[in-house]
Amino acid sequence: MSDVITITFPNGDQREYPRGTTGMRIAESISPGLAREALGVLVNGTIMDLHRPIDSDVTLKILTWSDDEGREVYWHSSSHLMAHAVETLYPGAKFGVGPAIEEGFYYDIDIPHQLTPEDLVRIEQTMLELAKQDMPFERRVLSRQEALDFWGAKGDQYKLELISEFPDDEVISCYAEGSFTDLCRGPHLPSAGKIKYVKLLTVSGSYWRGDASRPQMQRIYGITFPKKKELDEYLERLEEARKRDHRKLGRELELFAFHDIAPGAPFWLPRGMILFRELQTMIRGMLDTAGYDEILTPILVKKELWEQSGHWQHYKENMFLVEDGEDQIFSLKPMNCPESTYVYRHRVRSYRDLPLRFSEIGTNHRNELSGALNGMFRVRQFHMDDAHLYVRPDQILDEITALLLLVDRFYRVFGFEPFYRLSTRPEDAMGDPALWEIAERGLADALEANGIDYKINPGDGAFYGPKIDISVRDALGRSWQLATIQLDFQMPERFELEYIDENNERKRPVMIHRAIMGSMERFIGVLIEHFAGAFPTWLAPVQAAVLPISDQYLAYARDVTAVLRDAGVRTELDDRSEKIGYKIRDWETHKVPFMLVVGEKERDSRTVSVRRHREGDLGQRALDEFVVMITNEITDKKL
RNA sequence: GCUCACGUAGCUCAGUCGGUAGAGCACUUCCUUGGUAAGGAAGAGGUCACCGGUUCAAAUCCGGUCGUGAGCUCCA
Repeated sequence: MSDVITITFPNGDQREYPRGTTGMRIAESISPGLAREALGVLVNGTIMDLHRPIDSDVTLKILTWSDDEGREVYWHSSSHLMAHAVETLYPGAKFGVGPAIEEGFYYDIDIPHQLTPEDLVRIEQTMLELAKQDMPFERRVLSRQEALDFWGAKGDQYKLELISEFPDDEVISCYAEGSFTDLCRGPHLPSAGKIKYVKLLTVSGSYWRGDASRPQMQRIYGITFPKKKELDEYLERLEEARKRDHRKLGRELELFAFHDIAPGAPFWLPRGMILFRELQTMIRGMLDTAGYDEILTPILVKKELWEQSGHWQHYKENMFLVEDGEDQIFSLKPMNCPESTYVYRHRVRSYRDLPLRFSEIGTNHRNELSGALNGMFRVRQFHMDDAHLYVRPDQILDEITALLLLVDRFYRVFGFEPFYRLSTRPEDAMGDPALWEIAERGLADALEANGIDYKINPGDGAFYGPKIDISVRDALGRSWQLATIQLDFQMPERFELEYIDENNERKRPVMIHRAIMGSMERFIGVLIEHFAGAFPTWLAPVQAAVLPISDQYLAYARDVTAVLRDAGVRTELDDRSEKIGYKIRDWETHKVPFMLVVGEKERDSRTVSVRRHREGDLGQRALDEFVVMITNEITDKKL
């Protein structure tokens, strides 16, 4: 056996190293800088410790902060460091799980003391003190018995439970960092000294293993960075997100309000209602050309409908029930689909009628857990831009393709980049697994036929069918799941839907459920945060504000306002006897796209001085010219 | 729903040791009539979320209810 191994790097380079070399030594051989930055290694696609010996020819990547896997190692080690600090401050602490997450890490801990924000600062300080000692993370392999003995002695029932559930062939490992030893698969940083900047964010309750019947632990969320600049940028981003919070902007811009008398249901204010209407107008226009027919079905329906659809068995706990006083139980509809089948069955359908596309902006009610409510993002009453397509099996591919294009076209108006996930059969699925297979294949085919990249979410489908979930990234890089396209072979069975084919035989149509915005409420919440309340002109509740310099020019200001309103521009006249600076400040804070300053010279030349939100003074324009400019911008839905 | 925190004027927030409330912005009126991010003065506005308890006395202490926020999914 040769004592030399060949390492292949991501760029294709190959180098030889002594057998048993480590990632750290390889990094050092490339450059001292890389060795300093190295956080771990990716060996044949598996993340490993920098100091694990490498015994065979492999492909290898040195992981740094710029790799997702590098940050994962970093944050995972940070969660151990935090646990170490917690154990130092609260001896006898017991620990659940402590993984790295997309941004940062958390650890679930069980201590009798209820942690406060001040405690988090102390834990942060202790972490930094421990990190300064730069203790190595040392990996050790344990027998099952050794592991059980060690955590048994600590009385940590959580770790014991995890150990007892490991499969027989699992290699049980732990990492020791100074006096603190944690059960862990790894990998970890070579030592804690790389952790330089720490911010513990929140502490909150979390059930052991996500199960409300099990003990509740305290979960500390935190994030760490190797450089101050990165911590600062992160905190800035948090601050920016806080500024964009749609609940705050919704109040400040007078878009909507919530009141205690209707928890989870928004009161739409006049300006918010504009957003609601503009979005509906836009989607209706697109659906008209796409061959949809709009319908509206009852909100209050008897429970028998849900028994037939299967929702009574699968969804009852989320439905609001209403008694009519005559022994009938009704429910506020949590979704529109079963009732759309009544429209389908309104008359006998021919194969020539299909596809039928019924759209409905339905008002839905879902009894969400009170603790789950969250501004516009999770409400109990909402409007879905819903549609149900009834198609022949041979039309599925074309219809899904048309939907994917429609969704893409809709999102691009807002500057959103969509990305896709296929969700497959869940455990509580209804119906024949063979049908599920066909449906899942159908959706995958449509995605692939359109050259769309997608990920699979196993088991995340609806109980009646698989779905394509479409998400977008917003201006801050956060992702939101909005659209959904669901194939359904179950409901046509349950409601015995039929069409007559060309041989005069009865056939069963396939149903496609789809929403583009999802919930209008949630979509508007996302838009508010995406645009930080500064909507493109076509969406802005107030598109132009006319600001006379003084009361002397009110007549001309009224004239300008009337001209703009006649042109269909949402215009407000600010006739308060305030100085121009005051009015500008006020309309700037309301993020109105255009402010039109009018005084003596504008009146005399029939012009307006145009000031654009955030851009400032654009100078004088002829009134007619400005009307053309703004109406073009509105028509084009310019971003 | 559960854990923790919070709830004082339309908004953002003060309110000490328990002695029945205050600021700024917004609003109203008056003065000011101005050129690109806050002119001046006066005034009005509160059952301190709600219900109960302790107390001579509760925004304040205790209990409950309602509401809001963070989290409860990302597997040692």
